Amino acid sequence: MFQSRTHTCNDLRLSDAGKTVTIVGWMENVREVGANLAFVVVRDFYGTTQVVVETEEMMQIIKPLNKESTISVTGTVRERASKNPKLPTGEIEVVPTSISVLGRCRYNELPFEINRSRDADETLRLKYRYLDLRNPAVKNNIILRCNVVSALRAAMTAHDFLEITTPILTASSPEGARDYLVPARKHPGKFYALPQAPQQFKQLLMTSGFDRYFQIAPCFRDEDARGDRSPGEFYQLDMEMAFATQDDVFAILEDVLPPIFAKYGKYNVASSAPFRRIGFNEAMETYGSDKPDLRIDLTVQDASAFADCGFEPFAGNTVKAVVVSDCKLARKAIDKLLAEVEVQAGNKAYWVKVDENGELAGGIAKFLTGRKDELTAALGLKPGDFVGFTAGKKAAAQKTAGVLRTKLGYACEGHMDKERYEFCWIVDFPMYEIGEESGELEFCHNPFSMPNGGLEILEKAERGEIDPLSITAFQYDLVCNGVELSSGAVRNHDPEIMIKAFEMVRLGEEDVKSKFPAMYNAFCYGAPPHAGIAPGVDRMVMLLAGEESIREIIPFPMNKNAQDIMMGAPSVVEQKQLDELHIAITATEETAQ
RNA sequence: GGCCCGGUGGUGCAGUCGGUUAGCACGCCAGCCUGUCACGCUGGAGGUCGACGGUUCGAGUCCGUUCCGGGUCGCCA
Repeated sequence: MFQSRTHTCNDLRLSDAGKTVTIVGWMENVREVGANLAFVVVRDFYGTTQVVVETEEMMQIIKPLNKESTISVTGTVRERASKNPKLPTGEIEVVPTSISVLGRCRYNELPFEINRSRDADETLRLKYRYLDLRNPAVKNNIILRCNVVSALRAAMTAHDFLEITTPILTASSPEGARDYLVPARKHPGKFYALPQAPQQFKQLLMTSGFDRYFQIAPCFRDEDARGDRSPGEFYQLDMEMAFATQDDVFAILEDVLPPIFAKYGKYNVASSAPFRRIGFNEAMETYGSDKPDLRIDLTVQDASAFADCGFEPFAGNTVKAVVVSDCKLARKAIDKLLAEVEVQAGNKAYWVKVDENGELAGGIAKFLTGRKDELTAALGLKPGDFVGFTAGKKAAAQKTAGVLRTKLGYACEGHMDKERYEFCWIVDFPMYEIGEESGELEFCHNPFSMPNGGLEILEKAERGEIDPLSITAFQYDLVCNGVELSSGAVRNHDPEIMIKAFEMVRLGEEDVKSKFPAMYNAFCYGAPPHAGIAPGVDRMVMLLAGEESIREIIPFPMNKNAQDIMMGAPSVVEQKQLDELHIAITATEETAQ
């Protein structure tokens, strides 16, 4: 057995001088400065402490060791002859009387240097994640995650929410993302599915009489990754409240989140309650997005009046404009920005500038100069303004303008205060939409959401008195700095309304019953009105850490292709295992194309 | 699946118009150095330039194919 430490590597100060101590940790660095003088930096979870080697005996122990070996050092704390004010322990050093090797690092060259692991190739980092995590800069994001999760638990518990775990092995759900399936050994040919979210379970808990539920819930979706979307699995702060309205849900998160963002965020300014509420249509109209970044003061304006200006891409289309005052962007930067917009939105953007004399210049100026006064009045243009245009069908023009707005906000000075967290609620989502493929009415989001207006509004639509597309749902998104943190809804707890809602999309009672049997049956035994939401924990931590990639805040992330390079998952399994499960492989990665 | 970017000693990068022995920083090894802390100095080892094919007297560089990685769109009720 090794001797337990008396202090961590972040404990010792000048006041400890003279004490006999034992510290343990990784040998981070050795600086040899003489025949019998070397400085050894020992690092543990808490910090680093310098050990000074002054004798031949100690030198002989240190000399053959590779960096990153773990050692135990017992010795005396001494005031340093030359102090280092940059380190918390910089005033002292430990003079060893004994050094023992706890775990030898067998390699003198590592896959990457620990303190520069963030620069290394990501595949390499993930393969050696345990080394990557030794880097304090990497490790600190995981610590942040722990603190945030802990704070969320404490806050939810303080609001009388009970943390209840729900099954990981459950039934495949017919809607939504692709499921991860798990073969059922005792039931050949049948499968469990990993939950995409505990959605139905939490609603069932409400019908059981649990008043306030939450869970830091693992969710599994077999969809392709993004920078802000981990493949496979992620965590949500899943919550649900019985006898609750949209306002009740908003009030909880408006109380829970701002203090946590203010305390743990990279920026310590967070909007306070109540958060701004923006209708879905208004968001699309004003920001060209249902997840607007409110740190940017730019808005999207309609310029469809200029569709007939003679510029071919405008003809017959909706035209949107984003005006930037005092735009200092050079021609080259404008071209680059517009090219990025095209890549991201899949749609071109155009521009003009207003010169110091108020004349239009550059870009598509020649098509608009004839109607300069009209344009100036319509968009409120001033000398020095930059105007970005997008055109297309209404939704495409809006969406492209939204991308343009965000890029301009980031690129142009003075239109964005990055150092803060701006929350908003997006409310009044449409209940239905016309499906792009089917051309028929479909659910826009969640079929479990309560339509605003209840049974009555659905019946009106059925009788043709109103356009079903005008029906909104009590469905809401929580958005922070342009990131969709969460979706939630007041649920449809009334079997009658549920059936009617399904009938609108050519489904009926039998479909509801077969697709969601437990929930439908439960609602037939007296269900409370209930509402909930599920903010993504990973995205929240990402915002707080100021990271661009979600993998930076997950302890052991998979790569873009949903592989765990370190553990070798997914992997082939033994034939015996397959036989037990009655599974035959019909294609492999090599044969399936 | 589409599009964009990338792949060069252990790590991160440079490599001009196709032309000598592929360069730099860090790391590694050896030697020197008694107060370093991004230690310093001297020397050294380490590369089939992702793979295959082509053009050429000559390819890291040009062309084609392919593999791998990242981003993005599709997808994510």
